[in-house]
Amino acid sequence: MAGRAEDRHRASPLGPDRRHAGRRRLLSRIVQVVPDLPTFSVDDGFAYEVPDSLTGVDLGAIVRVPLGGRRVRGYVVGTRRRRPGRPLREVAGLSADLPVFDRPLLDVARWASAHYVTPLASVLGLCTPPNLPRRPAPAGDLPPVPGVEPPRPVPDRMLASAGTTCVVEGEAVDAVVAWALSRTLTTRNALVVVPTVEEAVRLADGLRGAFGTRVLLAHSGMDAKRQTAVWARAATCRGVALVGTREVAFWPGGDIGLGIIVDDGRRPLVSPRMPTFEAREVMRRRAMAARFPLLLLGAVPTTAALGAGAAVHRPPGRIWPVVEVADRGEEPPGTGVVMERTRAAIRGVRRRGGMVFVLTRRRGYAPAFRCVRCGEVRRCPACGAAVTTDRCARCGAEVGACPCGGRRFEALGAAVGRIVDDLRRSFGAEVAAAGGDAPIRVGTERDLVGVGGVELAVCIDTDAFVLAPSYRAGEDALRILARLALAVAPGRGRRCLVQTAMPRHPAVVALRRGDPLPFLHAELEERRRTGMPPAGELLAVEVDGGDDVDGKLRTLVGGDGEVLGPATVGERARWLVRGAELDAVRLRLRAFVGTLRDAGVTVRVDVDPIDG
DNA sequence: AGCACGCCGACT
DNA sequence: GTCGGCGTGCTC
Repeated sequence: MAGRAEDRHRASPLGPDRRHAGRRRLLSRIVQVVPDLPTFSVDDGFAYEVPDSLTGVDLGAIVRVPLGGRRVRGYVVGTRRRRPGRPLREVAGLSADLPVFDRPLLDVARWASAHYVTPLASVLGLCTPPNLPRRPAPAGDLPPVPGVEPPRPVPDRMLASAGTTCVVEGEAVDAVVAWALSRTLTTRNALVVVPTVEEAVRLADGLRGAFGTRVLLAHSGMDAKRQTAVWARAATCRGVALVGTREVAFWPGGDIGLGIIVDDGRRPLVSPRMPTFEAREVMRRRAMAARFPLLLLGAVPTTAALGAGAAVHRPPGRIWPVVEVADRGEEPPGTGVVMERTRAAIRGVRRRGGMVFVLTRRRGYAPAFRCVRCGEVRRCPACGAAVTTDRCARCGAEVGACPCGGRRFEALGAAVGRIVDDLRRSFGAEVAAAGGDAPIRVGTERDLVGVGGVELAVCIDTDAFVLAPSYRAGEDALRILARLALAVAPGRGRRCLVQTAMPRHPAVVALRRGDPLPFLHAELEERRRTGMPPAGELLAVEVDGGDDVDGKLRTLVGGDGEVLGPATVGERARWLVRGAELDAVRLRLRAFVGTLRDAGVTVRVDVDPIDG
């Protein structure tokens, strides 16, 4: 970043006021403003003069400025003084009482803007609450900060200096958070990012027992007014912890002395729509820029964090309870999706009146069907998509008999519906899809949040997770299955059982051992060999039109990476770009994406896509 | 994003 | 000969 005038002021021992006291009248105050428009072309911002009557127009302020014959909202990204010269237009007004970012957060926003190929204004919008922030009424007295012991010995150095630590922790996540807050809130604030609303609410409620009104909760389910009030409280109070879902990763949050991400690696920590960002990466940059320690909690750390050089704290012993591996090879082929051994386990638990959760990868009935006569997967005759009913889910076409004439189809793989049907044959009305209140519930990863304290947890098709079409399938599978194991209440007779045809697969071996680290290190080695993240970088570009995008994209990437595609995803074309380091590609992509959007094309750039 | 300025078709 | 269509391009 270029040395700006205001930085030199700050460095001056006299300070800006003394330094300019004598020529104040001669110098006008100028601010650089980025209009709140979602386009790359205003990223550098425009200079405006601040009228003497306006106060509070400082870094991070939201202002109204004249632009191209109208007034727009904008963000102050720099301030300076200058001699009168070419007349500038004036800032029309101050829109908010509070600044929405400071210098370190602006630096992180600039990084995110480049990294996620997103206009700067869109990123600055993420620092801003849904409504314009007003200075809150003075807070009442905060309760004293209690001393909280860690669940087991934890090295103090994790909180002593700026830096990222992966805390490999299964069941005592909340206790680690409470301990870290007790060390921080006496002087500074903490920002705690949690995957889902439900977990944020649960964690905040638990922490309030010890920290009372020092715990602030914000999530996307709250109305705009309350989110804004919490945003303002966190920005202005000292000694508070802000617990929230991924969007709080960009909130200023006051004087932050600690960052925490709960269950790093879970999908909801990456925003699905533009601007896409990863809560962990944003928090890592913030921790470096503002020099605070960052803890990444979870039973299975991410290769992304390990590859970025995060420290690791691993308590002794197993990270999750014992997992039984049911080898499909033990039972004759032709056994249904639910093995006899699994059925027996469910029967045993039900005899004692226990609760069972059955995990599978997909909703619906089955991922695909196959013609009983010829063995071919059933496809839509119009668009070629695999179909699971008589109407194509992608294009709506009627799907009749198999091209070979066959009219009977069998399910391939197992989604929720098929497993419910299958288990009902043995257990009748005791079985339901997750959400129902039956004692045997069948659900997906999404339903795992609500599962806790079951007597038996089952994974029907471990291989579907392990072999998912993503370079991260192994670590993601281990993360999900460790969560499944942690959903089992501790105690005799409680168990987690996973069905697999690959009992020797490294992810399954790690699952059985209760230790993710050897697996993750082998995984990192493999990524180095294949050039996949975190050893290399991956970008997806998705487009719904445009002229010779393929050729232009290949020219643009040049020797900096390899272009795969295009694949057709619905109405869109999608490319993958892979390279050791894609910053230069991102920069060129910015201009290209801008041109395409100006031409009315919808463009999505997905950094480190999940299906890569 | 909007609001200009632009260069082509139907009206007073 | 002017009013207005909305296709590119710029906005301190």
